[in-house]
Amino acid sequence: MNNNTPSPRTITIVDVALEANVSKSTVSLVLKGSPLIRGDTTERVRAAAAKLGYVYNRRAGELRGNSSNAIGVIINDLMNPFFAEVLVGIERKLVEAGYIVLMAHTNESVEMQTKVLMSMREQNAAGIMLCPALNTPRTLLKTVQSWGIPLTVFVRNLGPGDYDFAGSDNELGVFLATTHLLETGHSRVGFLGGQKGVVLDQRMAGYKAALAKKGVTFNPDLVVPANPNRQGGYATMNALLAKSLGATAAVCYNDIVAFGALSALGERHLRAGSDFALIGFDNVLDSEHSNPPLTTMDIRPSELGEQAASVLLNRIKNPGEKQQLYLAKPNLKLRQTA
Amino acid sequence: MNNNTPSPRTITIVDVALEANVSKSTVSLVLKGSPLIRGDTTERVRAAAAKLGYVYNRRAGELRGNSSNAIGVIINDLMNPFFAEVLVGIERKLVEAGYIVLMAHTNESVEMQTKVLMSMREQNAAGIMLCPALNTPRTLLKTVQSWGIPLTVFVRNLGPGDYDFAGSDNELGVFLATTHLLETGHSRVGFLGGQKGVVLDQRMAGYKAALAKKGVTFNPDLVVPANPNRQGGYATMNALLAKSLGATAAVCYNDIVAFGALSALGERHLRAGSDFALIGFDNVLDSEHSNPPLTTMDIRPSELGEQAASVLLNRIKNPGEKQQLYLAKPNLKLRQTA
DNA sequence: CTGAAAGCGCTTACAG
DNA sequence: CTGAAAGCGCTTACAG
Repeated sequence: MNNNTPSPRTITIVDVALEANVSKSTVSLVLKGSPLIRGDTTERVRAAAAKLGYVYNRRAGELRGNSSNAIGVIINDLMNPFFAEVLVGIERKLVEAGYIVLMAHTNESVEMQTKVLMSMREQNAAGIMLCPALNTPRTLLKTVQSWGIPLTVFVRNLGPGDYDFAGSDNELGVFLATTHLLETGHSRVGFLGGQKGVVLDQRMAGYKAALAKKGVTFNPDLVVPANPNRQGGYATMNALLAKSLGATAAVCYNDIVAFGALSALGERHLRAGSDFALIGFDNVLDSEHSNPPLTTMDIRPSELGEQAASVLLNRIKNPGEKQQLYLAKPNLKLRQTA
Repeated sequence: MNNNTPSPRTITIVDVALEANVSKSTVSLVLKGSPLIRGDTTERVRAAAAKLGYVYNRRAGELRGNSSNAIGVIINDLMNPFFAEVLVGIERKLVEAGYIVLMAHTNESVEMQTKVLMSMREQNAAGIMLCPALNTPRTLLKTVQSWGIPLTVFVRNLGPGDYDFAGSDNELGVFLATTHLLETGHSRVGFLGGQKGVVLDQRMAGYKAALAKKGVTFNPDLVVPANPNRQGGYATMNALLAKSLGATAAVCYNDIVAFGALSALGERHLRAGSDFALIGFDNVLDSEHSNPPLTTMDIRPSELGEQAASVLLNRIKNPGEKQQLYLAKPNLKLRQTA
């Protein structure tokens, strides 16, 4: 005695046609809002459909030739609020454009990624948005492209090549952050968190470039890698402090690493900002009310998501258009930690 | 010169049948792993499919009678890490069971919710998981049930009725939290954040029950409502302190409210734990490394998601089974703020 | 402006 | 164990 009051038989356009006294082609036409049909006929058909409780059968439509309205979105790490915010932006834009999202979470597993990709292909997705799992082979790009499904890669690129991409200028962002720290009197600036991947390479490049530009020599001991999460950030700050290198500031791989670092600092009764300068990356919502509020590089995560979705939407409309690139320019968001 | 190298013609089971020298029924049978087909035939068909690059057309299959493998999941507030964690749990379980998730984010909009629900119906979703937007009319339940689509409601219930639900024991959780504060020497315990909805009602009930049991009279001035986010938590703590009521502790509507409160405390150079006791609700990942680490009521968010998904999966398998209920028992997770 | 017909790619009885 | 046939609900030319 639950759910399921299955309708005796499913209502189709022929039922509606019968009720409205027209042919089923006519029903199909009014359903898609064709201007070929006279106003009163349209009315009659709509009324009949409503009366019978007709529900459009999208699979049948797609089978006959209509394109799908589902778009696949592949995320790796929804536990990171940055990706949650990006996803919200993507979803908003896509739904606004009349699509529905097929969401998958890979947890950095390349096999899982392959699996969901194939599943989305079977579903006949109208497009795919992919944030590639770490260690994704570049060949994946050609594979998906060969399927003929419009693709846009976001956040992590897959190396050089002819594909649409939306992300942020990581090198510039960390360059700016590091420079700010150097210019506000810190000479020993660490780099905390991150383990591998393009994004880390880009951010490290920005760190080194800023150092070089200010004439301070790069000290590998000041960079301490860790998984890009809170735990990693916590460990990383403790490790840096334990080295007694005289570091007074650090830029973090991303905001959640910074949050972990904040926690480690607090444990030692050190206050970020006055006792140790810290800059994050992303400007997730949480950073506005962390303790203390985090200075970070703002790349407007949900806007990034919307832009990435726009890129895909545009590709779907104009398959032949040239490569599209969106790179969010990071802005230093000064709060209390630096 | 991008994407799209559309295959000249799409490969169907008849192509595979031709290649393998069998009929298309046979191909269909091996595809679904029917034991009716001999081993060598199966091999031959599989090889032919692989050779031709055949892709199963799920819509066609569904049209002919197979059930859909897409399940709709409706979330309201992905910006709250609690929901992100729940979603991850749901997704994991569903994918594991061979489904794919149609995800929608309503942002607490009842209209948006209706829209995506109808969209999921058109998509022929095999089931729907709904965390209802605030102010969702109870009638929605009957509507969805009349569609004959298995439904499970999660986190926020829709009042009494015969429907599957997965959530947490909110009253018990806050009862436990409040009691702990009362028993550790605090007599003026506030309740921070939350604006409306069943969940708030339940949590407030727990707060009042704990007070009553300890014989302390309820003081409405000690409860300060606010949107259930970091901003709200921040405002809420400032407001409570401004009232100078002598409050020395508070239980928060949820973890992110507590994070905001932590930020407000930090700003006044007060340390949660020693200077003011605070307990959150949810035990989101972030709470382990907040500054300081948050004492909270653990309801294991991602497990809650998995359980909710299991409920739906079970309903799909056994449409006639009686109502299923899952209520996570909250456990006090002692860290440093209380 | 509207109707009759074919067909999208699959699965399901039904024969053999 | 395998083949021939019908049909799922729709859309798209094609006539009228």
